[in-house]
Amino acid sequence: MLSKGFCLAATWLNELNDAQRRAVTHGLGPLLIIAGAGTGKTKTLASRVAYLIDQGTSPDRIMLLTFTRRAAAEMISRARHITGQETAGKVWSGTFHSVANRLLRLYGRSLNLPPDFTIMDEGDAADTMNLIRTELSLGKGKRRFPRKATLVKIYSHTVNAQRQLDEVLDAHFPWCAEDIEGIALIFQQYLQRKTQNHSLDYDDLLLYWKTLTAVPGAGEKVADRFEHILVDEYQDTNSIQAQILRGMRKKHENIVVVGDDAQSIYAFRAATIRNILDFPDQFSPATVVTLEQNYRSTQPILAASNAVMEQARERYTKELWSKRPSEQKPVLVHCQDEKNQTDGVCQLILDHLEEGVDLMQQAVLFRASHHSAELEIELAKRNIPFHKFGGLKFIEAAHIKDMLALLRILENPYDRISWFRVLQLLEGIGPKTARRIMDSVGMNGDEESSTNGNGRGGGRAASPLARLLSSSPTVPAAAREQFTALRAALADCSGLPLDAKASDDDDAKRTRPALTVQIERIGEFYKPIFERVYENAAVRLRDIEQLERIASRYKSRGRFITDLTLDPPTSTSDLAGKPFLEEDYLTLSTIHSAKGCEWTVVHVLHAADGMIPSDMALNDDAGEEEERRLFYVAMTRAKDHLYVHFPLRYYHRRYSLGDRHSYAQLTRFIPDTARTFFEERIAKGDETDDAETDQPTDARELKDWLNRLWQK
DNA sequence: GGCATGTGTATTTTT
DNA sequence: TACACATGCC
Repeated sequence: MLSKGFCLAATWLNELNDAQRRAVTHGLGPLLIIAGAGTGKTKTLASRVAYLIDQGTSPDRIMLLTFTRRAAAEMISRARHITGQETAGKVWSGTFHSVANRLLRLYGRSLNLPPDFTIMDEGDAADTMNLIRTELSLGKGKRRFPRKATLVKIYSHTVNAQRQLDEVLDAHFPWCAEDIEGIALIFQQYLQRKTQNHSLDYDDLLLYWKTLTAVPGAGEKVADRFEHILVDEYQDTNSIQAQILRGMRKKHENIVVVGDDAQSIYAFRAATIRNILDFPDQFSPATVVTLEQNYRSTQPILAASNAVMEQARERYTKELWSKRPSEQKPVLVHCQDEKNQTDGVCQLILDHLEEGVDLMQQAVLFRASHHSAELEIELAKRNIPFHKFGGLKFIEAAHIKDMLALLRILENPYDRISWFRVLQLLEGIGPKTARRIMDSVGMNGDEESSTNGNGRGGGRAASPLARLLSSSPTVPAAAREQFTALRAALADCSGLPLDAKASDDDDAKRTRPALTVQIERIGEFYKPIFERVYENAAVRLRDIEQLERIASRYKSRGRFITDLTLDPPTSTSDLAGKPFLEEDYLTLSTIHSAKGCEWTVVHVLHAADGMIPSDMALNDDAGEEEERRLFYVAMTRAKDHLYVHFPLRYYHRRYSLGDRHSYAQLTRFIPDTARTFFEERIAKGDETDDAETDQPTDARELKDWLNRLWQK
């Protein structure tokens, strides 16, 4: 860029439409931008950041909160591009959770947080709950107690919605309502456990930030640090997040939030549409700007999307329009069954590829992560590279968790969940022995006294790690050899002395090897074990190499662990080879993860009632409404071509091996009134491809099948 | 007593 | 496929 300043500003401001420009050049005070799908929301927000910088705001006094880190990175890169200033990178940008983490590392002292806290992901939280559950011998009773993952969901929802447990159970987890006493007991202990472990869970990050804003002195300091706050996807924030913002904006109310009430799809996570609706009251006097011109989709795609939304119970605040005409209506593809759908999708993808639409410009969207299972296999068979977003995370794979647990012990020796996991890796050590070892190194005593204040008080006891290394607890014979190896590896990585008397002296002079060396050393210890424990060790080994590769970008171990927890890389299918290395790949994504994205060609799978809407979400009206918005989000991701696939027949292979099947209904979100906005097609079957998966299931089909054997 | 192994059963979406 | 629970082995 040649220069900055007004001239330049004028140029890029001219590229905005009126409403966008009004939003971007808004002065001081609160602003609510209602931005429909594809109306240039990212562009507007990025331009706003650029504008503020251009007007002289120091980038590090701007906070930009987005829904994913990916979105933050994109906006910052655009702002950087517009301003031509590298300093745009200094904007405090990221998710609520990652910004909370950053702030709490700086100001945690005023909340008595331990300086070395680690962050628990959902799995850690679940494991902790499970541990407490077994200790309390809950679930031993007649009935099945809620599973650990459910416990975490209940906990998180209760906290984030800031509602009473019984209300939450009745409303969202009615099948658990009977166990309320046990659940409450677990939650109570869970809180203590987190303190003892020096760890915060996702929800704590928000709660502590909220609390921080209310601490006299520190609260004002944190708030004053930022002149402007911008928030993306405001429709998907919860009430705690709204409180955080109010806490941050007590003095100057320079805040811009962007959202679309028609796209709120995170109520299950306690997001509330009230935030957007009440914004003008909570921050007044707020200016409201509405963006209605859609630049993304063709008019027929928008017309169909609008028709779907017209069925909604609530009226939304706007109607989108587009200047992009097209002859091509969205296509509703009727398929015989899932196999047929899979083949049809592959074929269409290849057709578009041939027409010159790169795979990067094509996406397949679905309601639930496992809906793409069959497609993934077929894509692999056909050598079509893809990358899947949503669903299982890399970090959730057991072997990655093992590696991370080893690192976390080093980072935070009080992290019991990690100790518990690591010790049980050793042959002959189960929960009981693991717990005994942890006791013997002083993990289960109440160590509050040793960490009072900022945790650096005099006379601090040696950490459990130092103790484990200085004196070897007895272990079962089978585990002895591996236990020695573990201690050696931990000693090497921490720089703490082995089999010596631990003292503050040793603590002071320890030298740690670099992170990459540590990971390598840990791997050395871990790999033989993991070959014993896991069947398909070879495939999993690649993940460990991947972990090593990611770590090589980091210097700080703590930073590495935190980033991995707050922004985990999405898992890639083992089947697809190495999509990262392919320059052109197809995107598979849950609809949730597709939020904010766009592609030239979009396929929506399983547009059948029970899939979309998911029948599990249909407990109440609100659930159905959210599913509708979800479908709307899926449709509005498409720029030029939208295919909605509807398999007519579903096989029930889940619990029985028979070939029973049932007929599905077209999703209720495409009633006849909306159907006229689609072109309807029958999927071309590819029957000759794979005779085995195409077995006849009744007399009529048997005849068809026989006929196909000789009539090509 | 405690650990390893086998069997039956499932509720979607994510920071 | 993973997880919770029951049974068998050291």
